[in-house]
Amino acid sequence: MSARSLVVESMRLGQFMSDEISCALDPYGLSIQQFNVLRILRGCKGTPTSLQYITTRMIHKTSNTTRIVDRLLEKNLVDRKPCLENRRKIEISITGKGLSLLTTIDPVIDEKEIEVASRLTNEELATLLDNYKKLFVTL
Amino acid sequence: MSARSLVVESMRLGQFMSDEISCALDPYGLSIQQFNVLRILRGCKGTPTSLQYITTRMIHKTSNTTRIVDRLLEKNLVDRKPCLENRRKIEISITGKGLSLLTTIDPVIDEKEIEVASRLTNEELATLLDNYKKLFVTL
DNA sequence: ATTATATATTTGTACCTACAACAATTGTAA
DNA sequence: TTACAATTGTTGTAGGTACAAATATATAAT
Repeated sequence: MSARSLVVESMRLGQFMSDEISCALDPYGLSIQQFNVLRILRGCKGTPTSLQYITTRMIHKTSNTTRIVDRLLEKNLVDRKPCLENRRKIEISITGKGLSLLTTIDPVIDEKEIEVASRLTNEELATLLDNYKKLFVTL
Repeated sequence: MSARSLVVESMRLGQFMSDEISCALDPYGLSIQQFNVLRILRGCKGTPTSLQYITTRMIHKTSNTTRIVDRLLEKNLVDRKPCLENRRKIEISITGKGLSLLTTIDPVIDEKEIEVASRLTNEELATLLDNYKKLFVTL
């Protein structure tokens, strides 16, 4: 009955979630992708990271990490130096300014995420995420 | 437990669905948004339609309909004339070429949508769409 | 009639995705 | 070593999203 609805409604929901987060990030001058990269870098706990690694962690796998990092550089939220062991590589790390910006933003995003999730019971939420997994199956 | 997962995974799923359709449209030289606009126009059954109306039907509400229609115009898939009764308006309609292109594409998209939906049982699908509705609630 | 307000579309800009071509470096095999 | 392939990142281009400002027309208020 609703095969078509599934595709369209999933796209709409993804858009809705993305809008919610974008909107919360607005006051901090970060796009959702820039925010995502910052969080990936924080997750690296000080260890400088290649562009390639960042790319594998992003939602949009074909996004252009070079240019997103460029914008974070302009704001001094990340650092960038050539890797000495492998000169093809570039080492990216989050700066103190980047870390403290994330610290400011964290509770805002957490609150937004909890607010959205609170529209479902815990059981509904678990079922939903379970169904997501089934849909992602690729051949 | 998984408030954060909900947001991220919903975005990932939306991206996945979007990729599936984009990929299926590739051989026909249409982007997913162009395809969407064509289907909206077909739904108007010959009645020419304003840009404003098209915009209200799109997934991305802030998208730039003028420019998407421009690309359909270049391919002669739609027609565009000033509205005589209200000269602020533009009347857009799908051409014969546009209609026959849609006829060609329809089964391909239908098949893709059914393929994706078949990963869930009918009951799971119904529950999923039901939960989507709950998440969309806005204040 | 003039002014103000609302409607409908266009244009501009910053940022993004998707994809392809390119350049530099490294690794491997003849 | 030279040639070839793989890896890593950069650049270019077409199409999109989001948002704001501009333009033109229509409607309402004074």
